[in-house]
Amino acid sequence: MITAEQKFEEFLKIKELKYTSERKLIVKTILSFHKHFNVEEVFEKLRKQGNHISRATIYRAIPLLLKSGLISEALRCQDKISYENIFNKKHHDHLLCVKCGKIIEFYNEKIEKLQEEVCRQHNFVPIEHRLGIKGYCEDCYKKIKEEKK
Amino acid sequence: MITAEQKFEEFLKIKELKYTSERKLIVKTILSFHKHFNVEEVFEKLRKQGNHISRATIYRAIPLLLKSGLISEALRCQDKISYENIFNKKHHDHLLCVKCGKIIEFYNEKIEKLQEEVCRQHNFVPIEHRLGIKGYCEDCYKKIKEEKK
DNA sequence: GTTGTTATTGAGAACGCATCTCATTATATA
DNA sequence: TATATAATGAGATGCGTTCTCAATAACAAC
Repeated sequence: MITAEQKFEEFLKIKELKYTSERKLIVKTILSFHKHFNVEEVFEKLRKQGNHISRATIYRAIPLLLKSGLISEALRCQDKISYENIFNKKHHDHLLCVKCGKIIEFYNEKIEKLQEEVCRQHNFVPIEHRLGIKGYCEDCYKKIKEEKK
Repeated sequence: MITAEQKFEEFLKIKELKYTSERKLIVKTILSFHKHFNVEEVFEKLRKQGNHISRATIYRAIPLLLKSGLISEALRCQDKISYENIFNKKHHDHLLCVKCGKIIEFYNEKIEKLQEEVCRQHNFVPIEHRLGIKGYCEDCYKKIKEEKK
């Protein structure tokens, strides 16, 4: 079983790029996020661990991590791009609560199949898709109903 | 039959906001776009018509146009937020060709229904959703296959 | 291990989209 | 017509992201 680190190292080797100590730390940190994260959060987490890595270096690592398949762009929350660790994880889509920011992940086989069908109908060859539903989570919807009383 | 202008005027009235000459021009310009547009394009089109309206005014009109249901946020192309005129138009989703940038619109009733079902399962109250599939359109895929030969 | 080539790094400047400030002006209502 | 208040324009500001460039580190060849 190949690890995420190995996958990234392999990717860099093929591209004739270097597996630097900074990149090792960035990968390690990104893997430590179980949910979504953005660049600032990676920067902060590294800093708290005593590893000061420049924001520029993190920003420069992002496209490599995307291309290597370790992470994917998830959602744009408050104008920040948010990513998620997708190594060895099943694809899923998102419900995003516009009030509290909570993200609920879901996977629906039927929706996936129907998307493939739509692509076939348009002779379109899909690479990736993103389905995001914005709305109110259970708790926030209750609160809104209370406020209106 | 209510027009887009009337709908916007009504919306502003309810909110006790003013239907200024600038807002009239902005609505008119936005309706003249048949495809997607961004703030800069609205600004430029107005300028070319001899109407100099401040970018700030256009930016300030956007949330009102969104809330009134005249436009919706579409896709993010090259970091600019892109909008589309949705007045009296049926909701649809997008296939985006990553090579030529072509956008194919589609609507699939079954996918819509399944999304509603997913929301119910999570006690989630949807406001809006966005489904974007990135890939290669028919022409571009043919070109890629040719290049590989 | 040493050397040479080349990618990478850090710090801050620069960039660009979007938002805010504030004095001036326009709108709607009485 | 008067009055209250929202809206406007121009430019400053904010903020996430990218760029610059000199110094450094990684890797391959020897």
